[in-house]
Amino acid sequence: MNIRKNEIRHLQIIRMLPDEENGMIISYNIYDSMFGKALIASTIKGICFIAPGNEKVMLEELKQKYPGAVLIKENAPLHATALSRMLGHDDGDLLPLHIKGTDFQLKVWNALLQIPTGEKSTYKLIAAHIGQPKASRAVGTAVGQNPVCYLIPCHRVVRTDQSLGGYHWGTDLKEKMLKQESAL
DNA sequence: GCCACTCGTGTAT
DNA sequence: ATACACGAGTGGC
Repeated sequence: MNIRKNEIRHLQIIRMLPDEENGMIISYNIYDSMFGKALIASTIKGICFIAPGNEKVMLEELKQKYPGAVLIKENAPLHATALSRMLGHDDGDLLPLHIKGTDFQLKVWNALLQIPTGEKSTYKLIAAHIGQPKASRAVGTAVGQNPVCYLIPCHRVVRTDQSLGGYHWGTDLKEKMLKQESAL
């Protein structure tokens, strides 16, 4: 494996402005990842959504996340870049993530990008890191709203007592991801 | 294991 | 604008 510790530094979150979504074209398709099928979606500016699992279910989630956008099933160069990154090949390119979220959510998701591969953090530590030490519960909710599975490594956040905590796409998958990363 | 506390967010008022 | 219910949590008992 050639995943490097600093791979995550090559991800850049670009905030989608409130009115930007309406009429925006989102290209999406289904790909094979190391954890099975995954839906990868992008705008012209960056990756806006990645989720594993059943195509219909994930497409519904995509629609719900960006209700004002126009969805087109087609390949896009960014999809290949994202998939490559997921498989552990860091070409050094900056991969833009173009996503919608509140101030709080963006803070949390940016914090997740700083957790190195193979390491873990906790909801409480994330809360402290963004300057709201009592908001660990709210952090949990925000982490669960992560629109970009794996590349924004929400699977690396566990409870303070080191128990697994929840996972939007199933705790089994969370466990698999952590196990694989700890073995690198 | 149960419970109070916590706080951002969505939905309803 | 205001009220309320709900979570991928935490700490005390």
